Amino acid sequence: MKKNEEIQLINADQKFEEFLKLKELKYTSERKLILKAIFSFDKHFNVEELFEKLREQGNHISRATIYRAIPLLLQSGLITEALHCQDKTSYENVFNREHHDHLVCTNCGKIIEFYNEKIEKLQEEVCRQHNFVPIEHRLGIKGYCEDCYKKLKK
Amino acid sequence: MKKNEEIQLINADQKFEEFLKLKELKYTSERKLILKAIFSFDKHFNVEELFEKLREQGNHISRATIYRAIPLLLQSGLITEALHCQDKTSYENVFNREHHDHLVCTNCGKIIEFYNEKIEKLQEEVCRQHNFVPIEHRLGIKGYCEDCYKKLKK
DNA sequence: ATGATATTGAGACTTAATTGCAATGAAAAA
DNA sequence: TTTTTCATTGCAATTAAGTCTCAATATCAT
Ligand SMILES: [Mn+2]
Ligand SMILES: [Mn+2]
Ligand SMILES: [Zn+2]
Ligand SMILES: [Zn+2]
Repeated sequence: MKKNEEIQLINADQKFEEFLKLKELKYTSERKLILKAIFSFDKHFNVEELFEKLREQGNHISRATIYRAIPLLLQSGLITEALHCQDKTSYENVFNREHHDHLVCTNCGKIIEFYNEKIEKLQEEVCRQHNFVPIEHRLGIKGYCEDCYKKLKK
Repeated sequence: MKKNEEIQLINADQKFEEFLKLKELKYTSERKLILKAIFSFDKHFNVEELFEKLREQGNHISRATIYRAIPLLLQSGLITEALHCQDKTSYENVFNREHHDHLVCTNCGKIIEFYNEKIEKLQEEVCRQHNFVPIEHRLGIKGYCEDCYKKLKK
């Protein structure tokens, strides 16, 4: 694990601990290990991958425990649910990462991240107009990336 | 069924038939009835609701047949997959309906549709900036509807 | 250390969705 | 019209993600 990743993990660990304390829940060794495993992924993961990763790291933590930890990690804001790929729900480590939305190339699968302040503000406005209290949102634009579009035009 | 709904159904029927012919598939009575049932929903539906609706209309069509019809209806552009609410996948009749995005209440499941021209334009701008050619997009905002927020505040 | 209670693992369970198969039906060919 | 072909259907078995039960265990405030 790289140095800065390690620091990130320590910070995330703290955040999770605080969250759990607030909820009067316990920060067990299993939950610690799950968080650590999440940080060893680049970004995206699903429950099965997490289970496997934990086993690789020598920790046998049951699927039930992982499934029970997910809602807590979501609530604490450490991870978010990512786009449903096929059947399995996948998640994204978003600790200390800025919010962003996605352009997804339907041809090559390339993902371009973007952030547009104006779009974000307008979403808030829409919510106000409908007396709706937003928790989170997801904007995904499917299409062709530059390279693929050039190729397909031929 | 109202007059204009009926006309819509006839047009959708034609579109589906053309699609199936192109794919060298058969437009069976079951598929006709499924399409008709979809038009008797306001907009959104899931497979279970569709199954029930068909039964109400006196037609016993197996779940397997419905599940097998869904990909065809998606490919033909008559329906789109909506946001996963809870566990079941839900769909939306989009034939001859204007594009719109969604506010989804995570508490009661209520769906509010909205359309914001500025957001749409800004998305186009984002795509241009990245030399990305958009095909379709989906914007979903999860949160609490007015009623649920009031209830939960107590 | 003690005690209240949150948590865990294992496997049973639930349920959305898929699939195999024999019977049926649509539609093109004769 | 009749024949022929093969897509389609219903049913039930199957798969697999996710949830739940419960006895044993771990955490943490006191
Ligand atoms: Mn955004
Ligand atoms: Mn839109
Ligand atoms: Zn591409
Ligand atoms: Zn609500």
